[in-house]
Amino acid sequence: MVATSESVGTTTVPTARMSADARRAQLIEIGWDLLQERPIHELALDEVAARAGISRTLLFHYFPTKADFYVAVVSAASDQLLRPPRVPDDAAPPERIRRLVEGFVRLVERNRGSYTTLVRAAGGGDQRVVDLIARTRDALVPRWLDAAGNPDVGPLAHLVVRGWLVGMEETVLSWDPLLVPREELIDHLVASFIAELGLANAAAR
Amino acid sequence: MVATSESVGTTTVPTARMSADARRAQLIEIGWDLLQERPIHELALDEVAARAGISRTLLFHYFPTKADFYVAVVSAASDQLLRPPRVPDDAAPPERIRRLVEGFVRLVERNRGSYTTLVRAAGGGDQRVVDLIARTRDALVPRWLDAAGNPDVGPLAHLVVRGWLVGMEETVLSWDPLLVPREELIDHLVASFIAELGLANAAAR
DNA sequence: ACGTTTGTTGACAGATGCTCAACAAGGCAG
DNA sequence: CTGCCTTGTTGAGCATCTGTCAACAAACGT
Repeated sequence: MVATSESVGTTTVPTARMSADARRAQLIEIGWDLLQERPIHELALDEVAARAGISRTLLFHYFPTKADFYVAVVSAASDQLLRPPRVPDDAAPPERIRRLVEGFVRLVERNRGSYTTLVRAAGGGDQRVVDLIARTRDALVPRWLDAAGNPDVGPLAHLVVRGWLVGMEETVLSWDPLLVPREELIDHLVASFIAELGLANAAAR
Repeated sequence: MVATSESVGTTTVPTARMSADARRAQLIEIGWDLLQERPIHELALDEVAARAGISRTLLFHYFPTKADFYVAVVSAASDQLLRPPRVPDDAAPPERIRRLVEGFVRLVERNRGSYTTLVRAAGGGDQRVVDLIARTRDALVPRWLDAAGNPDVGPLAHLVVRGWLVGMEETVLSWDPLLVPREELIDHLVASFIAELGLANAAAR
């Protein structure tokens, strides 16, 4: 059976010869779409191949192993989603923190599904994915410290900010706008971060 | 080949007829041991059966599906590990909070491996496991609020405490005792919780 | 001693990750 | 235009693992 143009699932795919880069990109996008519906261990590569209109063999040609494919997909999504927030201008520290908080809340509001998919991936999947998320979080810490007008401040502050970021993530992800007004949430997060950092610095004497 | 007494791996297993309960308990314990070495999708039920000295079929007799087995294992571990901390006595709120924090730090110190296994399970695995961990966390919130002398206080406080708990978990798990003294960590966590709760209550007017 | 319950197993079916050797489409030299 | 050569692409097959089925055998009651 000669491969013809076929519309499978969401994506309409002319099954013709494609450049390697285009194929990779297409497969990664399909993978990302499917990963938002179900976790990786419930996703058969058969289905990815079918949606792309290619054979499973070709998928293995681009990604030697299922784990490799998984890492590539999560990595691409992470690049796009956790793109470092541009620390805005040179306003006063409280305002800069507020901007960061607002940025994150907006991010979650717009991509709640994608974001939860990503953090879910952080837990269960490949070790490389765990490391990826861990590195991303580590990279975030100095950015927030900087926005607070606090260049490096010792190990406790690092530790504490890291924990606070994870806590904020959890808070925003389980936030129900019907129960807590958006503004109230943001106000609290800003005040919380400043208080937390104040405590950490006081403890460091 | 008649099943005889055989010592496989860690557990010495007389492969004889066992009571259903004993078998279940044995299999769950073996599963937990193995889960601490590698994530669920890298664990073949063959190996569990082999360690128990039984056939894979028998395992399926007790747990209809691999996911069921997984849930049973994680659930048992969770019961044992996340056993609700006994809120000690009727000391003043700050002291009670301190006790809770110390309890958690001690828990992580003694079972770091097990605990990370558990939270890793919270992310990647079965939906039932995710729900289990979520419920456990939810159940923790009122306990901490209570210890702080704050009976219910509205949605924001709940949300904030939930996020704070997750943040604390992250903080303690990535804590390096060589960089931050134990006492300093605990002092900060106690002060942080109190400050956080104060902010949330102030916001609720 | 016989039968019923139930712990236990080997053999098989279906799905899925992964390999291998070969085909075919496009570009480039002669 | 012809023929080669790179490379995107595939079908068939292998190994592993989950889950099923029918039957065996050890305890226990009658």
